[in-house]
Amino acid sequence: MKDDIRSGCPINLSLEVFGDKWSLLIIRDMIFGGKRHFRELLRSQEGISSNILADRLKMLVEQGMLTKADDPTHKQKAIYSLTEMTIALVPIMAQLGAWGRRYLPVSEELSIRAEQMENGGPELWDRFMDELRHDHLGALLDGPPRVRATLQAAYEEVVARKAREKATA
Amino acid sequence: MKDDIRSGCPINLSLEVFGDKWSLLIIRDMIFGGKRHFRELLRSQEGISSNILADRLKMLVEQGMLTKADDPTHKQKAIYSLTEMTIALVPIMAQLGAWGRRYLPVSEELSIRAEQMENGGPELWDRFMDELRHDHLGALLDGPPRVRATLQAAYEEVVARKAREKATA
DNA sequence: GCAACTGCTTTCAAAATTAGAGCAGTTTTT
DNA sequence: AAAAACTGCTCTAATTTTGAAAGCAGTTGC
Repeated sequence: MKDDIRSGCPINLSLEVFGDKWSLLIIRDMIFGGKRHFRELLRSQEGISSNILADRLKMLVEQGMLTKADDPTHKQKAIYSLTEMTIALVPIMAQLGAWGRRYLPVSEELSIRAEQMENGGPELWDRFMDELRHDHLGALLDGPPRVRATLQAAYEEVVARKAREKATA
Repeated sequence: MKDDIRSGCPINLSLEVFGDKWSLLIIRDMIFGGKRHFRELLRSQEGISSNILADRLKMLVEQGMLTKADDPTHKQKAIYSLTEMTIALVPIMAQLGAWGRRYLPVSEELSIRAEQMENGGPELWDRFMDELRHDHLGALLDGPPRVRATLQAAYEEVVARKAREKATA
């Protein structure tokens, strides 16, 4: 695609890596949704097309944001993993979520994770990053993991409650 | 352009507001470069086209990220101002800069500001945000401002040093 | 043996981006 | 007072990117 760098400004360079409409959503789904396979990532809330997903995954791998490996359980499956670079985006994701929650018309169920990340603060982010290092880089983990599981449970609770409310409405 | 929201996820909504290749650079130039006029913003490091700049400014104003007013000193000049929403991006800018500095091939002179923001930490960010509220929203300021002036001075010092180094090389 | 699933690729239309010239005025310089 | 420079854009036309949908060569599970 394009390799020409527009400027050496750190903000610009960051945007050149993930400053499009999809890259950060893919990374979000990997971080918060635990998605590792192409077809899982294809089922995003926002409905990414398969050609765009393929293209972005390729670029993210080229840029060192992800790695790709064969899935030992299935000859056709590929597993995508986060790298340290992408795990380091967790605080930015948290702040982005907090900002969106404050200023934009977010939906309750899709923002509960952001709320928990905001409440948990840097301490939670660090634990979460360690957990991701464990899951994606094979790093050792001291202490129980399951930050993601907790976030996921909070999300599902909201969805369940909303379903109940709808049923009684 | 497009008003259709892809999802109520806070990260997605944030990206729909400034997740393109230019919006955040315009905001960066206003925050860190003190730029307020169209033609100032046109002279970005990255060389934005005038039609794109016009389009983005219009969208940012529509979304409440900027306001536009007549410049009393010149009948043809418009002044763009940050809003609280955009000033609240300062911590995200700082983190984005820190991330880029850590993982991407930044240039020294264009990353000195990011370095200072990183060293200054949240306390500096808060002072900077107050200063921006003063300059853009007319808020009162207690204590001396000039975070931006300090960042700018650091930048110019690097540029000057590099010019000297080049001269003696 | 067959349906469902795998990670993509292909096709073609639509939308966004780009460089550059230009414009109707305003202000500054000479 | 005339000329030059500057104001915030707009217009045009070529190029690039995006998008929806269908399809494909396998692999796997039943």
